[in-house]
Amino acid sequence: MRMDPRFLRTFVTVARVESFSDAARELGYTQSAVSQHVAALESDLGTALLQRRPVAPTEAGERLLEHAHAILLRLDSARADVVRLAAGPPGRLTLGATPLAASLSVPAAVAAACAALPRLDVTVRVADRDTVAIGVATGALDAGLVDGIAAPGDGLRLPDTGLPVAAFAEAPLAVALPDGHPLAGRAGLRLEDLVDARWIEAPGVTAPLAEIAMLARAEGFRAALRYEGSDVGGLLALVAAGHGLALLPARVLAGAGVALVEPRLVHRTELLRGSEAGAALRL
Amino acid sequence: MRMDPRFLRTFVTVARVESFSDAARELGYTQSAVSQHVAALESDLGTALLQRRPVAPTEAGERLLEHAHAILLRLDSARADVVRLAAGPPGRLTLGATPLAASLSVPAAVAAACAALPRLDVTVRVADRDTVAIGVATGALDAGLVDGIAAPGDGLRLPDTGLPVAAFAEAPLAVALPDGHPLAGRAGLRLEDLVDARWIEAPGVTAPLAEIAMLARAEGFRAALRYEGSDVGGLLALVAAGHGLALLPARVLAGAGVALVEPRLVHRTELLRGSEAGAALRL
DNA sequence: GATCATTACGAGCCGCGTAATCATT
DNA sequence: AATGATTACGCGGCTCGTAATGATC
Repeated sequence: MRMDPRFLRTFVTVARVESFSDAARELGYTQSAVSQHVAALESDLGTALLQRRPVAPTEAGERLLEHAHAILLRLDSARADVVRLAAGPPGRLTLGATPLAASLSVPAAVAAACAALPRLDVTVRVADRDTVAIGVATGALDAGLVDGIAAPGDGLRLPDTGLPVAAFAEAPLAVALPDGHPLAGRAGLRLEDLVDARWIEAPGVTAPLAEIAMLARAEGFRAALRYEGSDVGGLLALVAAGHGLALLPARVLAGAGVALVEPRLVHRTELLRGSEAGAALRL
Repeated sequence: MRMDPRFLRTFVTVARVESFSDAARELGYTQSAVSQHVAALESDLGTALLQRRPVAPTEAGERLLEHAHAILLRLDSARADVVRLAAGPPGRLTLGATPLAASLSVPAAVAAACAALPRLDVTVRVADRDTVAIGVATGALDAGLVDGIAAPGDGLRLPDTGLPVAAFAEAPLAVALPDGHPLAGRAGLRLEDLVDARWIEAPGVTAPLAEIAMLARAEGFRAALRYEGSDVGGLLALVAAGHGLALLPARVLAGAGVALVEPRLVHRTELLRGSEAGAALRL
């Protein structure tokens, strides 16, 4: 046997929807076919991958799931990459961007693109980081601008698609504080002085606290509040109202925040180029 | 069509050996089958992937090659990962190691393993970094100890196999200098002071100069001599004879080298755990 | 007993080999 | 001419759907 990607796709779907029947409907197969796909994988690998009733991955299944996701993504990425190269530059440019990248970097990037290719029809689509990366990889987007927090010179942790990281910008970070906060007005802050502070978890805008904690090699960051929006304004309003702090690029705080001096972390923006048209973008 | 992994494997092989006939022999197919595999991929993707006579990848083919290598590796890795989990702990432990890891870390690691599992039959196999990583991923090795140069806290750049990096050690680096070198005896050195020095390129022992230059964000490192051995002794002899410098973990220089203070780079050792038996290893 | 997964089995497609054809050196 | 890639074509195996069986709530 050979771990046919179709079987892997079926397996992943079954694990996601936790039902053979629903997976069959979603994929346009019969229950029987789905059952045979899973059985083929299990007999090939010599292990049970799923428990039935309720449907749940076994330990081996969990392992395979991770690999299967990566494999299927890379397979889609390969197809998109090659057909894009063959198709040549498209007339329209669909650009994906994370929210902060959209407000900080997209305007300049689009201006550069329009200057380089005057007759270019541009669409900007905002989504979270992985969605943008996957979109660029699979061809739904021609390019992507994603941002995140990283050590200076380090790349962002993105799903492995083999995409070239073509350009990037690094900018200083600052802590957003409410007016009258005891630390406001300081010249610079160290993150460790703020482990016991109230933070706002806003994964749609800035990096999750767990990721920041890992980068800072610190522990104990607690979220006082979770903000699921993806706009900076809403988050800043919560900070101003004293509900907690947030770590953001200094630029969006317009001088109102206090610079982060330790650990050395930066706000990093990366350009993921899918099609050649993405080359017209500059940061 | 569906980019069958068998087709990808055939395509990769054809590109490598630059011949349909030879690839057919190697894979146990007929020429015809190989031709059909490539034709299937090309018709599926709508592009030529190979030029014939001489056989060479097109631009699109080059792209697909990169993806295909990653996909096939991950596929093997997935299979090995799952069957290993199902097989349970093996009686023998085959450990792969890069040369420096073998001399610096393997003894202690094996001692720990033997202490934990008294009746363990251990084999150590030395190879370069990618070979070890691929060996662990595909199940040829139960665990691997690989070393390299990185910024503190950064992981090594390894092929993407989804393997967990289970443990690691970081140790200071030093520059190996011949006796009587003008800089010998200094307390510490900065790499930029040495860009114009004569370096020894020894990819089998330490990181290639190009990688070091990238990490240091410097340019102009020139290799005065290329050493293709994989033993430290030979390299040190060349350094002592004044043929050039080398960047090595301070420990192997036994105090004879001069510590590297800028940029902040460390010698990093990572443990790649394949089977559960690898868990017995400690650094 | 209803829902859901598995097994049995037949139909159709697809990939492989044989062999003939075409192309290049 | 000889080597090497492609095309023609038929066999065999694989995968899917239908339908019956089995299991679980």
